[in-house]
Amino acid sequence: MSVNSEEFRQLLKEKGLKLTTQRRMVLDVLQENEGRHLTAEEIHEIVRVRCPEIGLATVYRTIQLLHDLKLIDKLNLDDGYIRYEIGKFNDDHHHHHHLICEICGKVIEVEDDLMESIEERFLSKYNFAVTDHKVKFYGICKDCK
Amino acid sequence: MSVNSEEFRQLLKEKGLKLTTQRRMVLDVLQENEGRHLTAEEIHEIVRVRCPEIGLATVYRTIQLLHDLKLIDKLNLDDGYIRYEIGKFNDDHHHHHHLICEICGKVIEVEDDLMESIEERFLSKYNFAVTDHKVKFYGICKDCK
DNA sequence: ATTCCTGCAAAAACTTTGCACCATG
DNA sequence: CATGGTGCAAAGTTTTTGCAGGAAT
Repeated sequence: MSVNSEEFRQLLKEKGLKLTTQRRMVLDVLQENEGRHLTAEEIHEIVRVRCPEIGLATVYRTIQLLHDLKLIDKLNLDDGYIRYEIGKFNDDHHHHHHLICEICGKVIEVEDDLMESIEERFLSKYNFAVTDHKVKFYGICKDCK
Repeated sequence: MSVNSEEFRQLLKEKGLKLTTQRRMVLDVLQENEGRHLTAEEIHEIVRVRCPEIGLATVYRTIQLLHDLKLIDKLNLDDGYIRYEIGKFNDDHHHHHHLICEICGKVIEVEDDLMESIEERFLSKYNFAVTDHKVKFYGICKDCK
C-alpha cells in the first residue's frame, strides 16, 4: 500500500524532479501516520526528530509536491490549519469520509462507497461528471452521548 | 425567507448584543447575494458602496457573529479564502451541496436530501448522530465537456 | 448612562518566495 | 557538472486584537 523509494523516484522522474532525503522523510512521516490529520508544522516537528536540519519551507514545498502527485489529500477542519493525510491510492475513487464530533472534536475515518449512487444521479440530473468528493459529517460521537 | 430587522434584533438581544447599521448591512449583502460565495474582502467592498466608513475588521467580526447565530455557512474552496453564504434557515437540516467544476471553477448549488440514508447508516453502524454535513463534489460540468 | 460596537492600525498566524549554497542524477 | 533542492530569513496574505472614541438601548 505504501510507496517505496523506487516508486517515488520514478514518480518524481516523470516530472524531472529528484528524490531527496527530505522528500523521502516527509512522505515516510505521512505514511507512518495514516489516519492522523497533520498540519505542516506537525509534520515538520516529526520529521525533525530524524532530520533536525530540515526547514519548515521545505516541508511546505514537499507537501505541495505530494499533493500534485496525488499521494496526499488536504483536509480542512476550519481550525486555521490545512491538514494532510496520506491518500488511498490503490483505487481511483475516494471512498473515504470524515465524521467530526462537535463535542470532543474527534475525527473518525469512514470507508464507504455510499456516495456512488448520488454521483450517478448528478450525472443524469445535471450532466456533471463527479471525479472526486470531500465529505465531512458533523455530529455527536458515541463517547460523547 | 430573509431575516428582517426585528427578527435580527431579537436574535441579537438573546445574546445581549445590539443591532447596528454595520451588522444589518453585512447581513443584507449576504442575503442579496444568495448563491454567491463571498470572501470577507468581497463583502467589505460591496457593503462599502452604501457604508463607505465600515472597516474590514467589522466585517470579520460580523461574519463570525452571523456564523455563531447560524445565519450563514462557511465554504472553503481551497483558494486561500474562507467564503460565506447565507444559510437556508427554514429547515433544520442542510440539504445543500456544491458541485465544483475542476476545469472552469464554477460552483453549482444542489438542493437534495440524498445524504439522509447515509446519515441513518452512520447512526446504526458507528453510533454517530449526524447533525450537519459539508459536501463538495469535484468533477467536470456540462459546459466544460 | 451603561454597555456594547466600530475604525484604525498594529499584531498574529500561516504560507510563500528569494537567494546563496548544496545534493542528486 | 548541470540542474534542481534546501535552509534561512524576509515578505506576503488573510484574519485577529487592542484601544480610544462613538452608537445603541
